[in-house]
Amino acid sequence: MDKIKTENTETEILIAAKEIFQQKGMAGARMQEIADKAKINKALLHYYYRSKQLLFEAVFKSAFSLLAPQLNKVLNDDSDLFEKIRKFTENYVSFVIKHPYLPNFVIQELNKNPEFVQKLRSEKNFPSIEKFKLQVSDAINQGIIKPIEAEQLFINIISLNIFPFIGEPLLMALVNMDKESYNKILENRKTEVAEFIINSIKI
Amino acid sequence: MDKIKTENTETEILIAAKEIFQQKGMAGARMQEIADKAKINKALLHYYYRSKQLLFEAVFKSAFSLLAPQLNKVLNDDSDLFEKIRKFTENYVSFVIKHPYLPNFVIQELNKNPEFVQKLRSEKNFPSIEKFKLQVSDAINQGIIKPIEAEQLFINIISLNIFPFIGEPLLMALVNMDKESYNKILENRKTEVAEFIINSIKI
DNA sequence: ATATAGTTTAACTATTTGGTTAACAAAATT
DNA sequence: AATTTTGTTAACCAAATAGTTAAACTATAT
Repeated sequence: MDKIKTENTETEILIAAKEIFQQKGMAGARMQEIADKAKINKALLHYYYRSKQLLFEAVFKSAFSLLAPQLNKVLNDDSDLFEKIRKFTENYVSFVIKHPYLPNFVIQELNKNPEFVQKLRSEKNFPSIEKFKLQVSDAINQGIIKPIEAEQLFINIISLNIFPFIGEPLLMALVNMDKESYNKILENRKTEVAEFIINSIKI
Repeated sequence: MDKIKTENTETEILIAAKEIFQQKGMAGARMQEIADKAKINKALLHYYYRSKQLLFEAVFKSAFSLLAPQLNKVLNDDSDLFEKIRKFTENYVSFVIKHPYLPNFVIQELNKNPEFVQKLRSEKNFPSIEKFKLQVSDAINQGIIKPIEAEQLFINIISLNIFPFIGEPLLMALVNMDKESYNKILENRKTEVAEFIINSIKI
């Protein structure tokens, strides 16, 4: 079957490219290495994706389309503010275990190529903070939480959840732990981080 | 004067290499570009630093030796716990303005090369968390702060301070702000972050 | 069976890139 | 002043790398 075969190869390439690009970045990745990992001839990469740049963009968009729903769990979910902070924090660890290099990859490539943001912004499902802002100001008005800018709270939530993974090699060294102990720390954060945040803002 | 001329060239190379490596990473940097920026012949790079790898290591160590004292402001400073959280948070923003690419560079290259940590650990001035751990358990025993693992608190402090810079392109897009507004947010964090942390842990 | 359209590969090309060499220039040493 | 040492450059080299081509192969439709 033509269709299936094509889709398989195309998907195999994307899977292989994801792994290589996410571990080594655009500059560090080699087309040959991607071809090897996908077990195909290098020319096929170009047959399906034309160039390294286009293959990279396919990988990048695919990566972001996995990350966006995670972020939307904080920004565009109907549940109660405290509840969603708890849920997001718990979920995020599992998400990163499934896609260890993904958040770092997205952030890193955005740093090297900030104009890339434009391409993402225009796409559907790009997270919007508006709903979250309303929810925060509601909670403040109702006297549930102390006054805080929604943006600051959002940045805090994201920072506390994402950075421990991105900074893992550095943090592991600083707290003087091996991988195993550090993983326990991360595991504890599933609940610790949410309580840390809620403690800070609740009245 | 031989000595002065040599030191100038060597320093010029290091300055140029810092800029290029920190913006483009090890894989993305080009020796020719470094030479151009330092306004010298490419062969001189090899004359002074032998190889790209060694030049990179010189830059990396130099970068880390700037970052380490910052981290030590949290870990090995004599002042009161709340006081040092406030001071660190305020200082850190100024530090990053002076060295915008530095923290991201260090973290990024550690991620691509985790065994690099060993090289740093053995060096003098590598921050140690021991003193901070004592300080935290003292504060807990004295009923000043709620029980919390020192490692978790440390990770929180670092995350809240470093991530908003590393994730800047992503966060800017998510909170839907331009550079100017986002800078104001960062400026506010000089005090906001410390209060956020202290609010969470104080009794 | 055979033409057709899509898929895959081996071999090749052009360019980039880290690194070297040999000659030259400038200081330092004698 | 002559010689040695150090600093600098232009030209070069070999390996790596993204991308191309043309031919072979495969499956399907006619």
